[in-house]
Amino acid sequence: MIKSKSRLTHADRVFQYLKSKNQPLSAYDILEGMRSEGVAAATTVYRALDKLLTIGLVHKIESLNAWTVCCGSHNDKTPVFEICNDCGYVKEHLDQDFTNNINNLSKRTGFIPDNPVLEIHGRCGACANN
Amino acid sequence: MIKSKSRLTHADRVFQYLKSKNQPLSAYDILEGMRSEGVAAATTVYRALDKLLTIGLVHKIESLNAWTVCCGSHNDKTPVFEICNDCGYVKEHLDQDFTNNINNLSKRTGFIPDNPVLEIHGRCGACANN
DNA sequence: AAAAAAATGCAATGTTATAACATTGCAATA
DNA sequence: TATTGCAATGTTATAACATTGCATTTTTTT
Repeated sequence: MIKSKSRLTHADRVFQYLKSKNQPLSAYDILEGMRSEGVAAATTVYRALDKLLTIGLVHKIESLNAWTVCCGSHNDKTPVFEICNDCGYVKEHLDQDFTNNINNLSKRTGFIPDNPVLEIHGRCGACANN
Repeated sequence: MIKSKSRLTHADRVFQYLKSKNQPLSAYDILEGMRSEGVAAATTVYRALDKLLTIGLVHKIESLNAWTVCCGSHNDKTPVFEICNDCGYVKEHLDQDFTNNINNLSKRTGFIPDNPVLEIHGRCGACANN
């Protein structure tokens, strides 16, 4: 899964689980959902998420305290999340304009960006037309 | 302070305190710092912050779980924060380009933005040149 | 097989945030 | 003056999110 390893770790399982749910989950949601798969402690979940984050397979949605699988390869574009306050819909976009703006701001201010957190709360199309 | 009111509330005091510190503080930092001023419980701090947030006098930095005073009037521009991972420096910018990006994305996707969270972590100029 | 490294469990604790309910002070009105 | 209403505050408990330290087990390497 993550590497060519013989053994499946909880990091692998957490990734699969998160992917299967199609929505951001809190670490404790993951813990509850995976007890039957032998994940027993919050620590284990956080360690797994930490690894997946480092590898780039998941993102943390800071404003939700929740975790979600990465949509794919970023190709130097920064991820932007749309988050519907009504239905919980969350969509990751890779947007060149935002990426450019971060770099422009950096040129102006001398601040070297490293990890942008771009999370737009609002209402998704469906909910806006309810 | 907040309104033409006779009486000073904890919301007023929290705002003054936060302003005097020139950096984002957690709710519990505020609580500790303000015990001598008669603020006794986390609840009180959160209630004060909630009011200040509603009025628009403070922002919450989601990726820090911390609170900071607003830099001034936004004039429909969305705030963007630069956050130095080394020294804790946090700077609010009002950037038209980011605001435009959000609106452009909205036009493409049908998502109606409401509360954008734009927090760029990295290294400030000073720390980058350390 | 032995040693080393990696993964996991577990309990305790720390941190952030809210819920539920009681009390106080002040202003408006009766 | 007495009553009422309301916003602010206090108090207590708990929920939700996250980390630490140490012991144990599993896997990999030698």
